[in-house]
Formats: sequence, structure tokens, C-alpha cells
Amino acid sequence: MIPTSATPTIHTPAAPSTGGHPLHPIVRKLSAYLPLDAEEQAALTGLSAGGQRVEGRHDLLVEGAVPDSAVLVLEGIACRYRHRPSGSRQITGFLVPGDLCDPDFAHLGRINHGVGTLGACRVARIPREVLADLVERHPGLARALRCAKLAEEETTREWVMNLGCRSAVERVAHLLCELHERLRIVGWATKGGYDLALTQQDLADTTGLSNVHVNRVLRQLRLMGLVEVGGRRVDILDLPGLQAVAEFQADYLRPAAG
Amino acid sequence: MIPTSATPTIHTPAAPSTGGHPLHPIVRKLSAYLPLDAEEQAALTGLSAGGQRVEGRHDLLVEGAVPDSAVLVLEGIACRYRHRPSGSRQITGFLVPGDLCDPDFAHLGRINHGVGTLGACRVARIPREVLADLVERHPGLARALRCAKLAEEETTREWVMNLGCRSAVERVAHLLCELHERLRIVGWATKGGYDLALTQQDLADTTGLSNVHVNRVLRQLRLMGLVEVGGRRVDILDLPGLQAVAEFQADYLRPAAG
DNA sequence: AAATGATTATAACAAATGATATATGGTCAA
DNA sequence: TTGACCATATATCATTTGTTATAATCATTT
Repeated sequence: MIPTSATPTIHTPAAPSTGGHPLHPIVRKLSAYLPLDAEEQAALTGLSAGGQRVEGRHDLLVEGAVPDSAVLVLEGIACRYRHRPSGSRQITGFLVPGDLCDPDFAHLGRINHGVGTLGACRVARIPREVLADLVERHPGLARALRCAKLAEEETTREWVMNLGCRSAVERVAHLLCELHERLRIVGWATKGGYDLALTQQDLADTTGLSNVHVNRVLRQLRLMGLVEVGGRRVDILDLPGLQAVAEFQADYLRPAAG
Repeated sequence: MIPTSATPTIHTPAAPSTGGHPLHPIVRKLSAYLPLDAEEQAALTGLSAGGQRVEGRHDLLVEGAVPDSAVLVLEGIACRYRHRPSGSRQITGFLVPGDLCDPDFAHLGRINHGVGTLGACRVARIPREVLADLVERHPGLARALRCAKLAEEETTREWVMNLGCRSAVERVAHLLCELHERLRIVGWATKGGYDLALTQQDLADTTGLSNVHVNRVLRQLRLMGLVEVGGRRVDILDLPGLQAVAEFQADYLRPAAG
């Protein structure tokens, strides 16, 4: 469902649509891996039924818990994170609309990281039985979900690459490119940019930089004429240039179906 | 099979055994997740049959290829890696004995990273049909392999944590702790240490540091009386101390079965 | 044995990034 | 409007880490 004026806390200028009628983000996302028939699409749409609003900065799954349901993000942005004993936080992954966390909990005990919203979100909680039933009845969906999981793994490896061997400017540029592509796939970004409810501190906790240095980097990217970040908005001025700085190759987000 | 004098290029002082008879590393590893019956253990032993020796610094899977078989590491150490256009390399994961790469290739197209040996290895190539047949006939193995995959995902997230918010000393200490635990599980490490065929440059490419700084860090860890690294060997002098510096929590390597 | 090449060790210096402090600007509620 | 609070911006300085250069060590080959 497209957010309306009744939901003022979420920016919605990029509300997604396809040929006039909106598609649920998870349908858009999974369709990018494998074509889904009407029945499969309907099943996914059913998952999105019980969506609830969650404010920004709220936990969805707490560290150490044994979750009894998965979380499907419908709107907004959330993240996986962990804290060090010293208090510093590392964001280890983002959840954008269409992302499901965590399809595999059935085989998992306690989760050793937290999951929380950054900006305000709309999310659906999916009991494990519902999800198990879904993948059993629809092998095509099971397969698409496995593709999505592989893409997530590749994304985490890409983050290792980012943190391990790119400079501060390259890291931030890469992150902005990745979010652009992921949001674009589900209809929440245009070529010109996207809304992003992240603070500079959030970007710092993601890229392994200090908030001060993130600020320096964003200024530099602005002066380079590549991208302007501010006011909960990312305006991309030169996408090829930004991608070049980041050495961004979108293919890791889209493993080809075997 | 335990390496003998016929295989002089692999250090073997820590050759694993259990009650006198050796166990294949993948049996040891998967048993740590779920108990395996004799039939399942036999099936895994069959996988290890066609092991071949591979020299150090050789590719097992090349970037961009469409692999037609998985790789099971039996001895030695290998890694996943990627190169930047500038030439710098990032190691994104290690493969130790018992690790299978990649159970899910059937759903994957080209792989966007390479897999190669670091030290000399013994590996088995497992055709996709063989693997598919195995998991079909043995649901218990399928489940254990999924657990292993979850542990690998958690490990990659732990690496993000390591690269993103730990200092150089902490990073190296954490890596040494992780390798110790992973090798210990499959019988290739004792409390006192383990053989490790990594150069300081390899450690640098893993931890996102320069080789010079890795050298500085190793000296510091030695002066702190925690660990001595050199001569293809890691001697742990103070395991609790090393783990404390690293804030190492082994649980991410062992998700409890749900 | 000598030569070669790779790895390790160390010093000196450069560059990138972090920490602290402070000011500015926006948002929200009273 | 005011005040409080949070995020952003910027300057200054400290620290960590990278870079370059050079030796020393070790294994391998000739």
C-alpha cells in the first residue's frame, strides 16, 4: 500500500508504481531473480497484509533473542547491527523494502545481532509456520528466496571488501551506490536520487569511519559534483562519476539464476 | 587420510584423530551442529574420497567462472578473495578443513570472487549432481549443511564487525582466535596453537592493514605475551588474554540448532 | 657455494583518519 | 517565541596507519 498523507513521518516522493498499480516490494525484488506467476505473487502479497508502522530507532529483533517470526520490511530502512562492549556500534547490513529477515531462523538459535529501524518503517511480522508453509507450497518462491539470500551474502562480502580495502571517500560512495541500486529495484529510488533516513552517525557506523570524517567525505563528494547528501535525501548529480569513484559493480546484488 | 612423509609440503604435527581413528574434517564439523548417524557419516566420507593435492597459491575457482562442482577442503587453508582494479587484494573468507565451497552454486550464476589455496591443500571436487543427490537422500545432512552455511554468514558479519570497528591489534588478535577455534573444531589445532601457512601479506589482505603494520602488530602481540606468529606457526601463549584483547566470542561459529 | 627470490624486520617519514571542541541550523514542544 | 535537543558543519590537534626504503633471514635453484 502506498503511504498517504495519513502517514506524515515517512517521506514518500518516490512511492513506487508499475504501470499505474503498485507492486509490493518483495514481489518486485524476487521477480528480479526469477519470474513469478500470479499465484506466487498473490502469496507474497498476502505476506505484506499485516504491515505495522514502527518509528525510527526502534528494535525489531533484539540481540540474543530467539525470534519466532521473520520480519519483512515494506517501507523505510532498517539495519542489522551489533555493539561493542565499549559502546561503539557497527551496522552489518541494511534492510530495505522487500527485504526479509530472516528466512532461515528455523535453523538458527539465538541471533547474535540486533535488527532495528533507522528511519520510520512499515514492517510485517511473519510467523515461522506461515513462512514454512509458503515455501513448501511454492517451490518457485523458495528458489527466489534462496537467490535473495545469496545476494545478501554477496552483499556482506562486498562490505568486507569495502571496509577492508577502500578509502573513506570510496567507501561512502560505494554505500550510496548500493543503496541507490537496492532502492531502485523496489521502486524507491529514481536516477536522480532517493530519500534516506540515515544520519551521518549511521553512515559512520556503517563505513567504519567517525561521524566527523563522514561529514568531511560528504563535503568532498559534493565539491566533486557527484552527490549531495542532506535533509534525509540523497541527490545524485553524476551517477557514472559516483559509481566510478566507488568502483561499483551492481552485479553482486543480482546473482543470475542457475 | 592423515598426511604422511609422502606429502612433505604440508606440515602435519597436529594431524587430527579421535580415539585413535581419524575422522574426516567435514564429519567433525557437521557433527558439531547436529548428531550424524553412521550412514550420514559414511556418505560424507565418500565425498572426501577423491581428494587431490593442490600447491599453495593456486586457484580453485576463478572469478567470473560458472563452477560445475563444489570444493571441499580436506587439509590446508584456502580463501575467497577479490582484487581491486588497483591490484590490491581483499580476502573475504577462509576455508579450513571441513569447509565446503559452495553448497549453493546450483542457484548461483558466475561467482564474483575467486577461491584459491594459501598453503598447500588437499581438496575434493564434488560435482553438483553428487551433492544434490547427497542432500536429497540425507535430510539430516542437508540440515547440517544449512547450519554450516549460517555459521559462515555469521562469520562474514563478524568480519564486517572486525574491519569496521576494531583497531589493528584487535583485528589481528580476533582473526588468530577465529582460526584457532575453527581449526580446533576439526582437529587441526591444540590449545597451544596451530600451523598456519599464511604470510604477513595474507594477514594484511585479510585485516585491511598494510603488511608493515601487520608486522608491527605481531611484534606487539608477542611483547604482550599473548601469541607468537612466525615460521608458518601460531603459538598461543595466553589464550584467555588473546581472546580478551580480541573480544572474541566463539558462539558465532556455532549457531545452536533450532 | 653462490645466486635468486620471497618473506620478515625495522626505521623514518607521510598521509589518512580520529578525537575534541565549538558553532550553526533545524525541529519540536511548551 | 523560547528553549531544548539533535544533527550538521568546521577547525585544531592527536593518533593510527600507510608508504618507502633498506637489511636481514630463509628457502630454493643453479
